[in-house]
Amino acid sequence: MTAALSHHDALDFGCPEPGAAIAQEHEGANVSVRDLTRLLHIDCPDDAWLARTAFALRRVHEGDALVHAGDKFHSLYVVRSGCFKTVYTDFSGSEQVLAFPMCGDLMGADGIDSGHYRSTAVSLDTSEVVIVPLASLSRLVYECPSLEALLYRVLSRELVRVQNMAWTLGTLGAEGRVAAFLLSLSARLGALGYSRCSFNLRMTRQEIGSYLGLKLETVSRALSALNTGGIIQVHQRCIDIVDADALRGVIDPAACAAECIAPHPAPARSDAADAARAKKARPHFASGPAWRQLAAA
Amino acid sequence: MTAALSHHDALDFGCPEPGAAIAQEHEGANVSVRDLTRLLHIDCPDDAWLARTAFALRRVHEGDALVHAGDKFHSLYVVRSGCFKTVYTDFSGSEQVLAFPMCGDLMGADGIDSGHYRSTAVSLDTSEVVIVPLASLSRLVYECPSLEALLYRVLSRELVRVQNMAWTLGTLGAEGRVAAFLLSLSARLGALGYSRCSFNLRMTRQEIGSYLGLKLETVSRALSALNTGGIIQVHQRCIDIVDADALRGVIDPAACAAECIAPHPAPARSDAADAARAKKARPHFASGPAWRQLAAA
DNA sequence: CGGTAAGTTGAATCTAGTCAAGAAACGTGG
DNA sequence: CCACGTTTCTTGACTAGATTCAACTTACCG
Repeated sequence: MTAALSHHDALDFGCPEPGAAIAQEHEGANVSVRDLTRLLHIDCPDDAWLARTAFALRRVHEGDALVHAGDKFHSLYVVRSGCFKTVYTDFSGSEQVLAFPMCGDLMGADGIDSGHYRSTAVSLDTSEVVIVPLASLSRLVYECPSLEALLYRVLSRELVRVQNMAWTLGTLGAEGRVAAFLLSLSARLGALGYSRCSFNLRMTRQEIGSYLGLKLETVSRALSALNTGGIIQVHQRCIDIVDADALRGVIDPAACAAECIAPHPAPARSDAADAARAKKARPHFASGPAWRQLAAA
Repeated sequence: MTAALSHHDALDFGCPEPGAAIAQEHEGANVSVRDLTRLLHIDCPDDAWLARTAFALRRVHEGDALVHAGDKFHSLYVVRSGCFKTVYTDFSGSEQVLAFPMCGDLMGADGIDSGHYRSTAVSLDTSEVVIVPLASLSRLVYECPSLEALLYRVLSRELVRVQNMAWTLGTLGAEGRVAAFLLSLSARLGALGYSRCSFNLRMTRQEIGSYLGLKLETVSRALSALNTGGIIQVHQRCIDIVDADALRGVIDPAACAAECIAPHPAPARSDAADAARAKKARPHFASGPAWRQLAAA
């Protein structure tokens, strides 16, 4: 069902493990805790509870909303197949896409604190999500304490993702943002077992622009520029990354964001930070001597 | 100690409850679970464990770093007094301020998933933080399950904050960003019991600019413009908000971000979203009929 | 085959960045 | 207490980059 939709099988997003031994046809099919931890790429040491089937699935068709901003919060959702956009709509009508959750990504966490979802999640595809009611999860954690870290880690991961987004929006120009977007998508698809260098987009230029704080024309121009530069090849929504290193170079001259973008970057501490660790007088800003040379490299 | 630093006592950030019955002089003084929940503005129904003293304090002097990006993660930190900046340093040298945590705010959550802090936290002030080792918290949650939601909620809150930041960076121009920044600061200080309309900044123009994705000159110009417009009064780092509604108006013509910025906005679902709930064909974008009229109001 | 949505491209405008100079505040030591 | 250097802030003129408006092309879906 999920598999045979498009003429470009290899390029489509979808579920990474076709034969995952879970019924996926009918709404309400159940997902075990083990499936959930696998989906989230978080391993739990305690095997005892993992086989327990606990969570329901829900299918969402293209264009349908999974949750609406303002709805009362009760469940988290983990994407099992397909692709979403989460949209923040301030009530004067302007919208911004906050994320494009894909397989393994969490949705709905912004509703935990206030008790109401803050963004609307719309499917860009026929998608399936695992429904994780927070109450069920709490009960489960009570029974199996080694699962406690699960939600902490997933929330932390989400936080890092949004922080990276803030960095992208605050630091990069149009081409850099688009390059970062493509690299991020490439890495995520790669992690799911798809091609890192050839994929097609599920979202419009306008949605990309909204996500990146740009207008659709600017996105189009940036893609065209990268195309002309021989770094990528663009045919409508079909993207081929010809030179990934050059793409990284667009983000910042030399070095940089290789791991700012990837899901699980290296923990390396920068030498620059070490150099600037002279205390007092707030040396953490206005340093600016070291990177102009690096930029030339 | 903490109180008598400046000539402008009423305007300074600091601890909101002067006589909180906790030793605050010496490093290592302990903080009870109840204190922590109060600090975070999260109430726990289960009173039994709340009096238990569990967490240590740490004092950080101005300019000193609490944690460095790349350091191994073990503890979360909750600001008890003072003000920090959290800085993301990509190793080509360029930095971005991700947040200005103040009393009651969480730091370090970006390290939970990867096991390493992702940003450096530098004190802008002589500050005190509550040290919350994640292991201790887990143990505590095991003993008192009603505390489980505590970290979930705090993490969710942090997520919402960063999402709002992403919205600000992606949507607003320079003046709007500065206005949003001032309103946010005003609301946070107000919630701590300080004046909402008169305060002085703990950070430089460059730090504000880095936070807002602007250059320091642009921040200065935006402040000057708001000053000239009679909306605020600026004298160096001393800010007086003359017309808060006008400030909100700067963010978006009419309505809007009053509660996009405030810590705990109303859960109201927008009428526009209701109107656009016609399914299929992804009506969630390019709607654009309703808000031009609203903008005139 | 035609209508609509999506994408591309160009020219003009406007916003924020850059470069640079100067003013105000702060800290230090004489 | 004042002179000094340093940092921070302000302001101006110019430039680069993104938005806007518009025309046009291309895909997509009955």
